[in-house]
Amino acid sequence: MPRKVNPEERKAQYEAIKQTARDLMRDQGTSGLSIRAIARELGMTAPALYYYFENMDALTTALIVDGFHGIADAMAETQSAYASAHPATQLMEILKTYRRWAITNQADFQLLYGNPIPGFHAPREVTVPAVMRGFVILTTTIHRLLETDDVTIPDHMLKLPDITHETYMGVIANVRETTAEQRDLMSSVSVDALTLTVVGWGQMHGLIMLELFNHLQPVVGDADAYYVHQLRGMFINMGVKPDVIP
Amino acid sequence: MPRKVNPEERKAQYEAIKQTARDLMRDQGTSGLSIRAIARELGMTAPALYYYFENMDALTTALIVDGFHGIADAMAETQSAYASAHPATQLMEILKTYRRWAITNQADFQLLYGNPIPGFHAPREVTVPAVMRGFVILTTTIHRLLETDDVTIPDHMLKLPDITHETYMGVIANVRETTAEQRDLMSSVSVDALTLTVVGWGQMHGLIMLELFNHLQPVVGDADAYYVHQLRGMFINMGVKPDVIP
DNA sequence: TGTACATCAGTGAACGCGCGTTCACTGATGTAC
DNA sequence: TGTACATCAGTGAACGCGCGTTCACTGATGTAC
Repeated sequence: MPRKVNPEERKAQYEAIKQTARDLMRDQGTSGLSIRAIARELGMTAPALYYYFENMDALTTALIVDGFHGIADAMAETQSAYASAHPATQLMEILKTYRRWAITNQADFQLLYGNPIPGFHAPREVTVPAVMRGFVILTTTIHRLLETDDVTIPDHMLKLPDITHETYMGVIANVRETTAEQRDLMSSVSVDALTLTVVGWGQMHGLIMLELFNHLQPVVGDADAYYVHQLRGMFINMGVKPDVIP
Repeated sequence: MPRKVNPEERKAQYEAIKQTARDLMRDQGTSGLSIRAIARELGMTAPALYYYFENMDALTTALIVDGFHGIADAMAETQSAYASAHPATQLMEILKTYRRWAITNQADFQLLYGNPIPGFHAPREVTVPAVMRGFVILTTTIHRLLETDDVTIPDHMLKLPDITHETYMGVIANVRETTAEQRDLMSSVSVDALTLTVVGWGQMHGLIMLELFNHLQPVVGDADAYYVHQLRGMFINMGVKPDVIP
């Protein structure tokens, strides 16, 4: 008796809604997102969208999860494209991909990492595994890099006074919410790799946020070149031998 | 014939409006700001605020300018409090003050450096001089530090490939919009000091933004200690002699 | 093979909300004469 | 010293707007018999 519906068309419409939402964010900022605006853009009426998303929050959550997976996909692609390169090269390319994704998908990146939307928190059980995918990619690549003989980490990089252990535990606590696969990967990795991931990610991500909100450009001519320069400087400061730094 | 009005009461009400706006931002986020909400909070009607601010944009601009001056005031205070200390100590304390202001005045900091408000741009002629005040404080302190014999800047910190000159010009272009006093200060300062200001500010500011948007805490136990650790690491990487680093 | 019917995807009207801004107004107050 | 009056600070009603969400509905469509 139940009618068999075409799941492809339904899926296509579902994706079209999200894509229109992304387009709107690009033009109007993340606060320009609204069910009515999306419907208008699609030539539909607003209530129709409720057939695809329970409410506004569900749509936002879907966009956020998509975003985290989008970054992770891009990073994973770069990781395998440079699988046979020196880990230093591989790591640098992955970090360049991270920035490229952020610049290309500015609005999504703002949604993920910009001002929190008041009264809205994406459910952790669905976002954390997505976030951790990118984190795991970085950590395992750094782990590979440390297994070469081309790195001598200076003491001051590792001795995070009073917080080494907490850092580690904090990450582990997050990993516990991720997939078993990710958990395995992370538990086989050294504390040093974990520490460098946090430090490295923090520095580069911070730089990207500045660029995205246009606070870097007035003070730096070419943000592209500046990013690469800072990336290279970070490698040197982390004790990577200069001749393996691309 | 014109009635002489009490300018103090008027000023007090003007400040009360801005303070209520700040309180609202703290509770509701920057997007919770609205003329009607402020008026409600003050027990007035919305149109009354138009006696003090031409419109919403004028109020936002006033809050932004206040914010930049607030940071600069705090930094200047620390600068003079540590005027007789070693420049390395002074610089570190100023950067700690920068972060403390950001944490204490989260909402204001978000307004200054967070997601741009769609359709609103604060007029540059009024914001740039306010921003530059903080920048000048950092640069002159770094200049003092470089005049000691306690710093040997590694080459890779300075050789910003392809962009050294542009960086310098970019900053100068901004300075041109500032006061004559600031311009004098900046022109007497070395390119090295300028470069280290940009690099140092970028690293620390980036870290603060991550903390403010709650992306650092899941991965770092104690954000306070982490900031100081990164600060110290940056000093070492910039070639400051370890024994003058506090 | 024909038909009754459940389901699906979407419409259109309506709800109550908060917003920025305008406008005509009012009562208090200080000043000019 | 008394009074007319300009100004000031603020009120209250109203405007049009876009928003999320609900609800009763409709026409198309595929399936069961």
